[in-house]
Amino acid sequence: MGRPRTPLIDRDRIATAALRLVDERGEFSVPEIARELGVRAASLYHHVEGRDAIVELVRERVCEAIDASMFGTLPWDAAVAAWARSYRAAFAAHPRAIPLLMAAPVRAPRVLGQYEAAVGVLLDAGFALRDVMRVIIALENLILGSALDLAAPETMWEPADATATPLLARALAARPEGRTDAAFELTLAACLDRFRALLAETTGAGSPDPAPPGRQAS
Amino acid sequence: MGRPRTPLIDRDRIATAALRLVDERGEFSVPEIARELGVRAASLYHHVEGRDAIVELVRERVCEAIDASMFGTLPWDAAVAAWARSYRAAFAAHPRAIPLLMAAPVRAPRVLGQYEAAVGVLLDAGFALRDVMRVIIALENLILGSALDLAAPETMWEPADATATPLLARALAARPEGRTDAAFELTLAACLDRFRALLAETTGAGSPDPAPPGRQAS
DNA sequence: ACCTGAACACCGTTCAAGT
DNA sequence: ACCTGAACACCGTTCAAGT
Repeated sequence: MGRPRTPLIDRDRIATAALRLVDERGEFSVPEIARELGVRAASLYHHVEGRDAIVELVRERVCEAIDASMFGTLPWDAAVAAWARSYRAAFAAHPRAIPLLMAAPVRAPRVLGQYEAAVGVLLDAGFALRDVMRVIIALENLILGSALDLAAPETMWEPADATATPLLARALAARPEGRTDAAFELTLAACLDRFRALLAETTGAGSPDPAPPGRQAS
Repeated sequence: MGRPRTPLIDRDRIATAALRLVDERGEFSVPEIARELGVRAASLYHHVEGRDAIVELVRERVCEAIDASMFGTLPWDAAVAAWARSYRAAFAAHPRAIPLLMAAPVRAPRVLGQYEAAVGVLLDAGFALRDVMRVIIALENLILGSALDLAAPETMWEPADATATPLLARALAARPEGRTDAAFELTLAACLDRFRALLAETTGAGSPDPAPPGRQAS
């Protein structure tokens, strides 16, 4: 066949096909994507560096929906809360992507940029450098766990014999339908309280480090 | 070769080999396990039902270290806290197994049995059936997230170009070495406070459901 | 009952050959 | 530059053949 006059595929179409496969089946393979695009598997390697790069394209697609514009405009705690809600909504829209994305380290530049902004806001607010990742990771745990809980609970437990675990079976059956926002908000509020206390300790009680807080500290 | 006088392999040895591979490489394949055991891949299918069953063997191995004996002896909150600590320690010992196990639904009977005991304790304490899984899932998020954080942080972010995200790079570098126990304990305490408040609402304010709390409620 | 080799339908990836 | 077919080293799984 040789080179077509206009390229048959591009990174955008690859990302779209991969995300659709993940949404529908929970996973993707390179040949499956190729099939969806009417092309051979080998063709994809002219546009992406390999399977892992496609995972990062999926991550970028899912995370595109996260609004990070509040960093720098809202106070740190309101910004972090708004970011967490938007983050959660983005993942809740693609619950089957969560295990896929959690198993691979974040490399997508645009997503790393969001974490960069979050780190900046927390440093500016006065958090100690050593506490920043802990705060972010705590939020991430809440967000991803809650997104999984919200949209794909049945993927977490699968008793082959429900009679062996009757209480678990009843508890699973009794879970409210989709309304877990209240629980998320409660936990988020608890986390923010904890973060505020951590910040008060850092900025209030003098630290052994004489450098002032903020992102200019060396 | 035909049947050996005494079986060359068994489920126990398969589980051991699989867990060692996961600990060392982060994943396993059926042929790799077979190679470790000096046997052909096809032989494994005489002992396990397939790859997914091996994942469940790994889950059982990791979770064997979880102490669930406090259910039924300690008050619910102390029991849940002790369970969470033991659970976290078990996963922290095999951090690379966490993504593998989170991607597959829990089917291992012994592990399901632990959840069954936890559900029973919470119901006996007076929690509403509809709240029980939320409590357990919240704990699980805390436990697994914290275990990942404790033992495998470098697998979560991997900036190709650290200069593009200088603040993130500094925050990652500034994380304390292994001492995340204090953060875990703080979050666990916050969760327990929230659970106690939930319980007070349930048992204090009369519910529309006339049935008494506890596991006998239909 | 349990191990084996051969086979099947799949992977991810590379590469020379075509335009 | 971009698609292709062929090839490579791998998967997970099945199964008849052996003891």
